[in-house]
Amino acid sequence: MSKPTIYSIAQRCGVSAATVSRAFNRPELVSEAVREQIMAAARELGYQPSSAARGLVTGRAEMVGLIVSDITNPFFPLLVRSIQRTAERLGSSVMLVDAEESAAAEVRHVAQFRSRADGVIVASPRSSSAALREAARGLPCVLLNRPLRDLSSVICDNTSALFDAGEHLYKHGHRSFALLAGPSASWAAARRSQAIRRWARGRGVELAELGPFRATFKGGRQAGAALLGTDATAAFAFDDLTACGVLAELAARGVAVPGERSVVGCDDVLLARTVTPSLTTVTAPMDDLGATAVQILTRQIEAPGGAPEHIRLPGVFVARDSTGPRSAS
Amino acid sequence: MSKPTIYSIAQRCGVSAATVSRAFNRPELVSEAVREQIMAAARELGYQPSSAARGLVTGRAEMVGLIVSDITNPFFPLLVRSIQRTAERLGSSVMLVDAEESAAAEVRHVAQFRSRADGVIVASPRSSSAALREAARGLPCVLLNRPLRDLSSVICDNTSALFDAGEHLYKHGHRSFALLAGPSASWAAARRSQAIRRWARGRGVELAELGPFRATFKGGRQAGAALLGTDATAAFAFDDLTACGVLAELAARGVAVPGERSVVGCDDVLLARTVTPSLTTVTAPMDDLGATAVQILTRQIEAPGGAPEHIRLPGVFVARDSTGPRSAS
DNA sequence: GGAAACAATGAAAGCGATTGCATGGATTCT
DNA sequence: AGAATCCATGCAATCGCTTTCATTGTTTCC
Repeated sequence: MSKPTIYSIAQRCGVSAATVSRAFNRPELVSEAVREQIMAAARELGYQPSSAARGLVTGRAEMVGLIVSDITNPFFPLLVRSIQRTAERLGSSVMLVDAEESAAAEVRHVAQFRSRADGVIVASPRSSSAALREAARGLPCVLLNRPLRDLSSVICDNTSALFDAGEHLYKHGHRSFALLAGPSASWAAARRSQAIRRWARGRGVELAELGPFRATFKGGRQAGAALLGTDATAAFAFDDLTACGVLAELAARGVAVPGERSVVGCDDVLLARTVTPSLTTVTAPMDDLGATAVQILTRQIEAPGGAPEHIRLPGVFVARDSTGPRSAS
Repeated sequence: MSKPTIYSIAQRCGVSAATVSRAFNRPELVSEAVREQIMAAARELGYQPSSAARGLVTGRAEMVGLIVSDITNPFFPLLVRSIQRTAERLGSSVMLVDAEESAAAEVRHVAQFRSRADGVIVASPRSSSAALREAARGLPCVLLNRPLRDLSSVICDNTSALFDAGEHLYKHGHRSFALLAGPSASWAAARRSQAIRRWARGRGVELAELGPFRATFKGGRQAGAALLGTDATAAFAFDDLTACGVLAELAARGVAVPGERSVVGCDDVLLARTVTPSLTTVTAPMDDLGATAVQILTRQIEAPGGAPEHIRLPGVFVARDSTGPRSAS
């Protein structure tokens, strides 16, 4: 007894394959009696429609590709979950690939998705804009955390939240700051640095720029060491992971946080809450980011050639224990 | 100009579609001149073979399903990466789904994979053995961290590493221990508890059993609070995330680690290294776990009906800063 | 009561690839 | 030189499903 097909079911029920197909896809076109008979037979045989066959004729794979720049970055898990949940609700599955920070892998995978998925979401792309544009030509595509004129995008904008962070520190008496910049290939890093620079200039406070550092725990420790070379009493880390590295480095050197230095992270990943002291940071609206990306992509798939959409979701500042009054130095 | 197919290419090159197909799959059967002409045309047209069409005739989807119990658990990222890497090397893609700790979702997804993937890996399943067995009937399937006689499995065995952990604590003078048990639906949790119990009995030391606690940071904080209700000087947490919760709770209450209490985690996820003090824990061989699972699955796909394989990979104990000499109390 | 409308179903054409079999030309062997 | 091989290629069937169009039997309406 090989794999059940619509034919096995048709035969068993004494109807044609077309009727079986309709029973599943347009049940209102099939008489109730027959429909139920078919359903029963299907259940009994453990029938599952072959997605390959269906995909071949409908031209839809019911699948969205998801490329993340680095699955080990704690930024992604929640995003993945949200994307997956939304996709499932909209009737699609998600194929995940980890580009492991390689721009080449990114564009290669986009190309591969062309024949396996209906569209693709690229989260925190590392590739050049030109490469992305080219790779996605003719394939519904949504970029996450990277705006690009001719491709849809949804980005998390932390500008105003970082202003809030600055003000929070300023109120605590800090006047000398450090900016621990993130990787130069990351749009988010550039954007955040810019926001902080702007705030510092507007506020008229001192800002030491350090980095760029890798967006890893190690990178954070280096950043922490660099921070100690300045007289900044408060530091903006690129993200929470980096911030944790900073915290670890400071702890290792016996520097009290927030007693001697204040540190703020960004993204509010799990880490931010588990570390001690818990991180003052900027919460990214993960659920919204993922859900929005999928919705846009779905729209794009259903009506190809539409104008690209650009969504901007703000992060929100949240004060925790890694920031506090400036020490009397 | 619609999507390129082997026919567009065939026409363009003045050959038959069969030749084009062969040029890709059995290049040695096609004369060099023709082959190169075909490849050039394919590149020019941006041809990507339709995986649906191919899958339909070959019966292979070149795809493995991966179900994780909770993508937000830091245990998974590295595992996912390793699985994906190995799968890609073996010519398959990975379809990830997050069961969000729901047993029902797990079996539902296994069923769905039957028609979309060649096989499925279920990581840390929460479903009952019977449900899993039934859902996977006739579908190549490998279980991760859950043994089951008639399904292949690869598990991480921490028994001996936990013994080492016990000895390490014992040597530091600890005589009274606490076991902070993990979720009861988790096989790993049961297994670890058992190992620790056995060690404690063998050593003749006192062991307070607390829990079960959820495998989350919150669950860990509760565990930490519970721990303070005992006079144990050293605690085994179910995993690193729980251990971090414990650390946080102790820190919040001003209890020094390892000064007053020692804590050991399990799995050695990113968290373990970023937290302060860094966690003494048991390193799971993530890469091996993932790679082995994929290899077994591949074997199973290629030769269905083979005997299930069972692989056991040991974790290794690693001492860091969350454990130390027993305080003079 | 016959035409028109409708509801339920079947027959058959594809979707885009793979692959067994057939074919014809070039090479090799005796 | 003729038979036997071999190589490169084409033909056509097939995978399992969806969907258009045709067909049949039933209602509905004037």
